[in-house]
Amino acid sequence: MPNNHFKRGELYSFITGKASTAIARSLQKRFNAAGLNITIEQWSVLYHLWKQDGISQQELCNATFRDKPSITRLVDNLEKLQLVKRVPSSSDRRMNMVYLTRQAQKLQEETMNLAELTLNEALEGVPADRIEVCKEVLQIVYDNLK
Amino acid sequence: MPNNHFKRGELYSFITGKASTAIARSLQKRFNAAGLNITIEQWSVLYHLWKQDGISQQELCNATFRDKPSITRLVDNLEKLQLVKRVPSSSDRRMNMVYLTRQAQKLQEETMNLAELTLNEALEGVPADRIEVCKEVLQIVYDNLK
DNA sequence: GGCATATAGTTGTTTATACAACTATCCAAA
DNA sequence: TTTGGATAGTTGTATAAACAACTATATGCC
Repeated sequence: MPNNHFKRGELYSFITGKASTAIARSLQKRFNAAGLNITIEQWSVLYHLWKQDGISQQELCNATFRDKPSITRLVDNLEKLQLVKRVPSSSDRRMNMVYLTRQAQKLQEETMNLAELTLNEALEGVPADRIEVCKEVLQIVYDNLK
Repeated sequence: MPNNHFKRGELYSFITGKASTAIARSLQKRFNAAGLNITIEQWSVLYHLWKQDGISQQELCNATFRDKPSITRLVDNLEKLQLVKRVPSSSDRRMNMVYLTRQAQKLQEETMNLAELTLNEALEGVPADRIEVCKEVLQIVYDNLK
């Protein structure tokens, strides 16, 4: 017996991700307002490079949940913006290792603060334990489908 | 005192909406596997027309949380697929009312079943009360930012 | 009635995503 | 050592989103 049978009329927001769309748009506006000339998608790549610099494009695919062509083009655009640099791997000539530039390192502090600000605004009025439940449910959804 | 201060390293999934991306991709695959030649975005427009047929493009913007150019092009593509028809409003010549075709009406049952199936798979193992909390939190996020 | 302003929709441009097809390289088994 | 399959990355094409600029129509105010 499915314990989670979805009543019709309630599934729309779950599927279309209105909440995360709202968060991403809001953060993009903050980036623009701060004069930061990057997209949320570009930021999401930088995000993982800030955690670990010099990883391969394939590792960026896994980390950002994007396919290879998407990462190819995001890295293309980040390179044009001089925020990352592709360095051919010496051990495996199929791979590019992607490195942050000095300029990208400087973006971390400010953009992470804006992200935190945006999330705090988004979650205004939501008790911490409910946020925790929400995060856990979304993690299970991801694990169930990925 | 912010009760929802976000620990760094936890914000990524919330912002990028990995869960809803996973749901949308999964549903798209089911559509493709069933030979249904529509995108999730097109489906999301049909979804609202199934609830109320013959609404304006502006109303579709509000319902689907998209801007006007996005709806213009989605309706363009849906018209090419002969799933909707623009009908100029008689009372206000600026407006187009968008109507489902017979063909689109026939899609409702099957696609809604696939959507329900996808969500049940996504939420497998999640108790109903936790789903409820998650939905409420996401609704608040949307309301806080929209 | 005439004009300013708001609203509905379209078009142009850039960026991003999905999928298929492709090249180059690696690796392992015959 | 050759060969066949797997892996890393790129390119082509279609769809979609965000933003700005635009046209056409409506509305409210003098």
